Amino acid sequence: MARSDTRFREAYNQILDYCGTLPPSAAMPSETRLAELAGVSRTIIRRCLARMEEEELLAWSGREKLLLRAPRASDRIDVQKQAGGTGDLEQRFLDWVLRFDVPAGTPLSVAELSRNFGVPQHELKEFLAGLSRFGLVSRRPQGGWMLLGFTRDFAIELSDFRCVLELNAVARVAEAPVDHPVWAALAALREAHLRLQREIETDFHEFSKLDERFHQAISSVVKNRFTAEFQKVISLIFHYHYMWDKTEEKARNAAAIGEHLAIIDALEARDAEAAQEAAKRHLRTSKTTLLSSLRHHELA
Amino acid sequence: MARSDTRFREAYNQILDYCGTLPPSAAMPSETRLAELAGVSRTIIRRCLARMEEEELLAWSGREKLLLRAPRASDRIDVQKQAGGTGDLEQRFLDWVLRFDVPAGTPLSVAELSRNFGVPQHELKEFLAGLSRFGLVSRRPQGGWMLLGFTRDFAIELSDFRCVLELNAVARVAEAPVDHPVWAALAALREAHLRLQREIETDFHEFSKLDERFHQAISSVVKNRFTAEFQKVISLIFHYHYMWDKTEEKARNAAAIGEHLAIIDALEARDAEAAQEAAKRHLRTSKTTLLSSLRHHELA
DNA sequence: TTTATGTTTCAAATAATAAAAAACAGCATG
DNA sequence: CATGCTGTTTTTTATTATTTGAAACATAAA
Repeated sequence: MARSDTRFREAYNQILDYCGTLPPSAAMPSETRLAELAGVSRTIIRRCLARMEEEELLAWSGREKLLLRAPRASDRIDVQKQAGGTGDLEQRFLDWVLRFDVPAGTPLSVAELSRNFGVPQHELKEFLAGLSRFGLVSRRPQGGWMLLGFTRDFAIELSDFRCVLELNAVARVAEAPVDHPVWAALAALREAHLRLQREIETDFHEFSKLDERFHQAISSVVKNRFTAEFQKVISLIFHYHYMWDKTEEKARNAAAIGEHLAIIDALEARDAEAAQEAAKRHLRTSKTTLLSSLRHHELA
Repeated sequence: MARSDTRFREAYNQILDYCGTLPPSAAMPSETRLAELAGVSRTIIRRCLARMEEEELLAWSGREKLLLRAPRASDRIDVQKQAGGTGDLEQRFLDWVLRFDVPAGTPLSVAELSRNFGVPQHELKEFLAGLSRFGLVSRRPQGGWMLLGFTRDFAIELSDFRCVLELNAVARVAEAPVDHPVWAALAALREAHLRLQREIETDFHEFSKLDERFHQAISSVVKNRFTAEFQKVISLIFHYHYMWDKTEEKARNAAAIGEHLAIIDALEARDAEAAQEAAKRHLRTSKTTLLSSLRHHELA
């Protein structure tokens, strides 16, 4: 069979709700009007009206549409929207890859993923096609897909690319006008960093979240559709790896806090040169951390 | 009906070719072995063998597979691979968009594109899903797709992003070792530029190709899967716009040749600083050209 | 002349299906 | 008895067919 009639069901209930607001035995507006109200095509509206006539809610003849009685709750048709949700598929997919440390070269079965994520197959295919643009997956010659990341090369290229994007972002921040919201964000981040620095002995694992917030704030200054997509993926990957590599986590995080503060200092002093240097230092550290976390995983 | 049996047909011919190399009435290798040879699953091999038996090419019983006679050309089955080719869909699609100046906001019908490009619908869907990652198209709320580029914002963001990537590439070139192939390429490009500079009065429209070659050479130094994808799209777009904006084309191209030569000079002198400056100047010019070409198109 | 409805056409979403791949199990042969 | 091969079954993927929904067109009422 064919596509689901969810659209019809939702529209029907919506129309019923609208009828509830009308006085009894009122004339209903035109099909075009109703279609606009429900944000749906006239075809659907006509199906709704037909059903209302069947249910004896409506006397319909030509352009005479008289409401016979107020709709009851029992008149509604239930629309079971399938769980899982197709919205944050990207998040969930990367989460799965990173959390279970799915190795590079793993064949990805669309059918299996479709079951696990509760998403129709064709959506998964489109999704994978999108990821292949980022070089995360690729089509196999004998059909199907295969996971490419996380090799060492991948991590290096990802870090380098991130570096290019972020150094640019830092440069943009340095030349942002005083009333730009980024300055407020940076001031707040400075406080948060200082607070965490004081409590580093106990709360050091809080850093991962702070790191994400920090880089997010810097990147948000660059309004660019091309970078935006990448930032999502990049931040997710670094976020996870920060959380997992437990070797000397406390010392690492303490050092990173210092590096962040150095960047903020330089930016607030509008010293673009110093900010670049500080950012470079921090990104170099990040890259090393990412690579070493990969090594540990490989040994495990 | 279902998928094409191209895979079977190609494998069959391949097996026939292989049989040609065997002595007459030889025993054929195991199914697994043949499957490896043809790069195909055992299921296909068994279909091939079954057909060969039907054609009285083979006496097949259990694991006894005796070749009865050498295969002739007439035994092959022809495999008509549909024209059009799904390979350079990206090239053809962008070509279409740019050549016919398809305006931003145009609804894209998968069915129609599928017919025009001679590519199955589902492939087009995957393709569009990939492009949406670059912000070139997006899904419409009521279903279907819509073209986003070419607005002014798009051109600005594209130029800025290109600038970030290329400045990085220039920096990488400046620190490349002396035996890196890029130096030979640059030397050749210098000659080509000088030659065109001499013949600028007549051959100025040759510049577009040269420009593409130049940026390609610079970018190729950065080995990064993330940038590689973008470069393809970016270069195509700039390439076309260069070709179309006919206003003062000769003067513009002459100036660009000078800018290119300045970049090559600075690079060959290993002066990273000067190279950055020269590149910045050139990219600024490019951006202006792209924007003005858009304005002209809008007026037209 | 405008606006609404009746009718038709076309495209997009999704189920169904044939083809291919992979997994499984039993058997023969050294 | 263990290895490798074939017969069979199960999954999975690529592709078509079908159905719902959107939109274009035509016609009639106000």
